[in-house]
Amino acid sequence: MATMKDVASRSGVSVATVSAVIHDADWVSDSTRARVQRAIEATNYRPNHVARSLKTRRGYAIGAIVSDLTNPFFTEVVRSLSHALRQHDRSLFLCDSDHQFDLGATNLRMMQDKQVDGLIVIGDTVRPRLLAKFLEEAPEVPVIAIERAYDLDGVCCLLVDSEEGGYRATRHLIENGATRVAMINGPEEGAGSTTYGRAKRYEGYRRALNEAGLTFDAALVEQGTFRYESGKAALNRLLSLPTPPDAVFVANDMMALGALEAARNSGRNLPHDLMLVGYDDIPLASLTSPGLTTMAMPKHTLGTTAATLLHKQIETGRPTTASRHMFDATLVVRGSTRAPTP
Amino acid sequence: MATMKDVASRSGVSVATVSAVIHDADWVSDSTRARVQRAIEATNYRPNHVARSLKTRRGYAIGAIVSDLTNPFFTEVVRSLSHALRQHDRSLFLCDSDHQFDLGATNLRMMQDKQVDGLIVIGDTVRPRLLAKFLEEAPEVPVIAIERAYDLDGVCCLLVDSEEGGYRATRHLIENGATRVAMINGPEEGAGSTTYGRAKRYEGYRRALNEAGLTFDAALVEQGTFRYESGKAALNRLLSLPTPPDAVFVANDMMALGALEAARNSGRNLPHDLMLVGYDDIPLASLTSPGLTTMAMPKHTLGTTAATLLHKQIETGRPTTASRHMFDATLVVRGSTRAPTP
DNA sequence: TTGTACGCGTTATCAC
DNA sequence: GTGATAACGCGTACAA
Repeated sequence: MATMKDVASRSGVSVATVSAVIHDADWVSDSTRARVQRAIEATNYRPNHVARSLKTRRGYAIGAIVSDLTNPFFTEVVRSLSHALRQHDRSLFLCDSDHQFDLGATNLRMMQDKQVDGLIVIGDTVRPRLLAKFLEEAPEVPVIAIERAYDLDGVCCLLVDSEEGGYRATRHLIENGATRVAMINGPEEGAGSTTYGRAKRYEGYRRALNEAGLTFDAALVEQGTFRYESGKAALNRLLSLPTPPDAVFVANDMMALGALEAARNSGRNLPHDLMLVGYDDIPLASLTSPGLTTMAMPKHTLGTTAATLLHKQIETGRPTTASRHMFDATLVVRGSTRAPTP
Repeated sequence: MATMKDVASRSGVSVATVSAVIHDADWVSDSTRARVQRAIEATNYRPNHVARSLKTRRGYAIGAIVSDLTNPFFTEVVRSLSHALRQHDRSLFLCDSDHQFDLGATNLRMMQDKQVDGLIVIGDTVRPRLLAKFLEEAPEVPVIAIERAYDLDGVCCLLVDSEEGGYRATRHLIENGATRVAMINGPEEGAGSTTYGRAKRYEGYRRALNEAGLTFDAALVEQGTFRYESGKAALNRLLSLPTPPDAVFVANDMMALGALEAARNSGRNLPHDLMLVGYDDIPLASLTSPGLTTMAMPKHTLGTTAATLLHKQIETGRPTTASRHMFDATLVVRGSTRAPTP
């Protein structure tokens, strides 16, 4: 592997000049610049990123810790992230923490050791106190959180307005004639429980009921685990109520798909006998029949924004205060709430 | 941030001794070792991985290029990989190449620049010629491919015996009474086409037909794109044949789920009117009703083995010859081929 | 059993 | 415009 020295001697200049050429310094004469360029190509020289990092104290990589990569929402965020980072010529260190809080510490340390220039925390694995420690120990490194609201100076949270999302989802059901709207909520503890949207969706649901003058019935609120089976079970319970609901707002798509299955098994005809709205818009939501009406999370935007924001903060330095960016979920209407127009 | 020098002066020894303590050299006296340890803790010293890398020419990270992270099969492989690597104290550089062949070059170069200690190529994005160039330019770096058969010296391919898998899937259908077994195959070009299993599954299908004395009917073989919609469409075509099949072997689960949907829509009752076997065993396959019988890919094993193998090769040096490790897909029987026992 | 000194490939600061 | 040269933090002969 050719080094800068090789290029230098080959083109009869000093390493300083070669470095200058590489970094487009403005003071190099055109003739030497050309000579150096030629030498670079001839030797097939590539700068040694490690040496550069040692000197500049930058890793030119960013780290991402994701609580569960197999969650389709997260998968897409990571994918967008990967592509956005490539544009900025940065690489991505990925850690899946598998909802195990104890792994958070290990993962954070790993990121620190690798001298990442920025950190992205996706989901709910990393405990606030741990992150606070990271902020303290790596005061230069900007941190962005996705779908988790940290109240820590320096952390920038990318959130989706799930109160509004829950509201819109529920209102959509009411506008389509539902009068007894149930909700299958996310878990109050365990995996996914500390996610930003978890509590908010419920709040939006309540607001929509209120606004429409529908009385809230606690029996209509079920709690699931964000997983398929729990949605199926929850809907079965709802359907066996003395007065079952005529519509259900489900806090995420995986549970909604489970609910869809349960509805089918019960012989219900969607959307006539029962309407269903999910949350996330995972790829599969458009593929079932009927298709699943859902609140689409701006997955691509989240990934891309995280990359851009991080890039900016790496240049300008980490902000000293906490901040939040709110994004909207958009209603995607499919067959589970509205019959296809003929 | 404390450096080795700090630790050295604080404990009244030289940096060499500190280094020795860190690397568990056997010649350090217990007393000095203890003293150094204390100093390490007191100063909260952490070795600088970048400096170490510069010296040792190792990055202590491995790179993975995945052709499509949103493919549930790949997602799980990557997840297993991430966890296995943590055990080995290595970190993971991840690139999604999104089925774009041109990105392969960029990604490979990125990995090279980061001085990864090993490379894992998952899926079919990286062209053989490109990989050959990498092998040449980075002669130390072991390379492992998952589900793609490269015939390049030094590359170790982790494959699943899909001929056998296709055979077993088809035989399972025949054993359950099918006499007219169709197949929905993967694409012959484009995304996923150069995957190892693509052609093999078809071969296994043919072998099983042969062995059972069933005559092959070209009209019963459809070609899909590995995606949901294509499976749905393909099954619809099959069902509208003059003599439709009574069972279908589908080359992956996503298409099989599409086929399942089409079967339902046509009013077919599975498994009585029609049997279906998929391939991969993605999480969703167990969740539909009826559940999807499928050939389970050893996703976890693939990820873990890749990590272990790489680890070993990093120690012993990259093998000089090409090699293949074959794994088995296992039949998972669900409702789409066998009625639940009461 | 321990310390000294050099080099890894860059970047950055000067002096020319 | 250009070239020496000193860091960056660590590993490791080699000397003691």
